[in-house]
Amino acid sequence: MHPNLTTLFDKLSLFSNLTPAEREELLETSRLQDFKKGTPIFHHGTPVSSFYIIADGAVRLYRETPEGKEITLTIAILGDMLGDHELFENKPTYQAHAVAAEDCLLLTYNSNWIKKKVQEHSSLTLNMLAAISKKGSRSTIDREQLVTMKTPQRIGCFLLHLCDVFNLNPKSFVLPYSKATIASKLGMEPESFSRALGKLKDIGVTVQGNNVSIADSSTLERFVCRSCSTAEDCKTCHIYQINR
Amino acid sequence: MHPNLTTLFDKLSLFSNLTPAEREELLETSRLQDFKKGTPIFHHGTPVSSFYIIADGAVRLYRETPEGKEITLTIAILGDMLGDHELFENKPTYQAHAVAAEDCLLLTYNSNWIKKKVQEHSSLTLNMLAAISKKGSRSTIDREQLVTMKTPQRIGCFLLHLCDVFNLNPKSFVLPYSKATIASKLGMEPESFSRALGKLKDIGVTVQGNNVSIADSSTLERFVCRSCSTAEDCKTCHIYQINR
DNA sequence: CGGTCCCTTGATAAACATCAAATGCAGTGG
DNA sequence: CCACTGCATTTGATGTTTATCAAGGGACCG
Repeated sequence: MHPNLTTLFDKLSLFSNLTPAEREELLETSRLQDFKKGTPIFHHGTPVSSFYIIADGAVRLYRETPEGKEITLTIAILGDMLGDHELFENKPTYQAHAVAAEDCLLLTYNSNWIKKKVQEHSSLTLNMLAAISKKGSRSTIDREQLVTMKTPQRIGCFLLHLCDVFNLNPKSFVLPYSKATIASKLGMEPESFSRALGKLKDIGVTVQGNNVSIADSSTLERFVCRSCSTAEDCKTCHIYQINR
Repeated sequence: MHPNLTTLFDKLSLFSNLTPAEREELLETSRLQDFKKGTPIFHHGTPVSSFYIIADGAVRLYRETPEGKEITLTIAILGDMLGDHELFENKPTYQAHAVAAEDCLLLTYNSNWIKKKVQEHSSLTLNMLAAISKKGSRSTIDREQLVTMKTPQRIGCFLLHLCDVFNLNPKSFVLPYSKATIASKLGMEPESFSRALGKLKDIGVTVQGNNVSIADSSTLERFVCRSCSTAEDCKTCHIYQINR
């Protein structure tokens, strides 16, 4: 049932370009852990002990305001890390709740051990810096989109991104998470999400249940990416691309 | 005019806990550069050459959407880095515009040189990871606040944060940037900023020109932090604090 | 004194949250 | 197979918030 660890390692950019010895050491120390959908992985405020890398499935990270409103920070997927902020900013406790949004498979490590390895191995150092920096860039973009994009555009961007990341056929694919989860990730209410989907019909996006069909990706891109300042460097966006 | 480099280094967490030799090497390679208010430091799309650390003043980072809307990513101040994302994510060009929001003093380094040093020196490795991770956490919080907080609350949070960072007396201080700049940083229009300041009068925040007076910080905190999921771990917020 | 820049104020419209209720759908047990 | 229940989603009605457009101060500077 568990995939071959070696194959898995090849897919993780965090572990790319390691020396055989480094790779071997990490392979030996890796433990795989299963989490069923809905299971908590750690809680906000709990002492930090483990560092995780997602091998399969998805994890939702969220926090709660004193007023009781729940806010989804991100949905982490294959290759994403959990517990990295806490580890490198020396936080004694987890800074968010983590719950399996789908059935999950997680690589787990002792926090302090992985921190030591990052210090020791210079290739791992740069991989980790790239990974953490990328995470930060992503949340900067998310923040920006809340300011510049309207609800239907944010959904459109999410859908295009989805196809890109999971290598789905835009003409017909299935939403990997519940609509409420997606709405929360996009910082909107489920009602607004539902209504915004309606507005996307004009752009050629049909949704029935969890089945999505994007008639023409570039039409959707034209609608979405015109309001995004990163369009030129976004690998999901093809129409404004200048680099590559 | 330029402050003593040694004194400056003591204030930079990125350079803390270095061995005397490492510190010496960095000191020798540091160059100080002046930028007058309004001067561009680098442009979005320009090839990456330098890595900067702010020694004094403030730098506004922003991007533009294809539609022509300008979006402020952040205002960087003492100790903050510029060009780090580009460096560690191997971007060939700068990912944003950087312009001096106030008269600035910047430590500058060759990008590739600093990257090599981070690889070589394990103390610098962890400092850099902490710094970049913190930056990411900050933008996650900014994103969250766009969702959970109303305009006056975001301004209140900004003001409290300001007092904390610059060690200002809440009873009476001067805004370090123009109102338009602050509005943009907070993701709102100048008009909304102006109106929201009015609403803060009820909470005891008086603004005349650039002079701000917060009658009672804890009253303002009660108004602001109840909508923030990080209040418990936020060093600016005292009323919900559990850690320390 | 006229001009520019920055900010404020006013009026209006769009977008979104909220509250409430209806619908649909999956699983359960009769 | 069918009613029944619980949960997720949709739809409707309404109010709040904020962007937008337009015009009005007020300070500073030539």
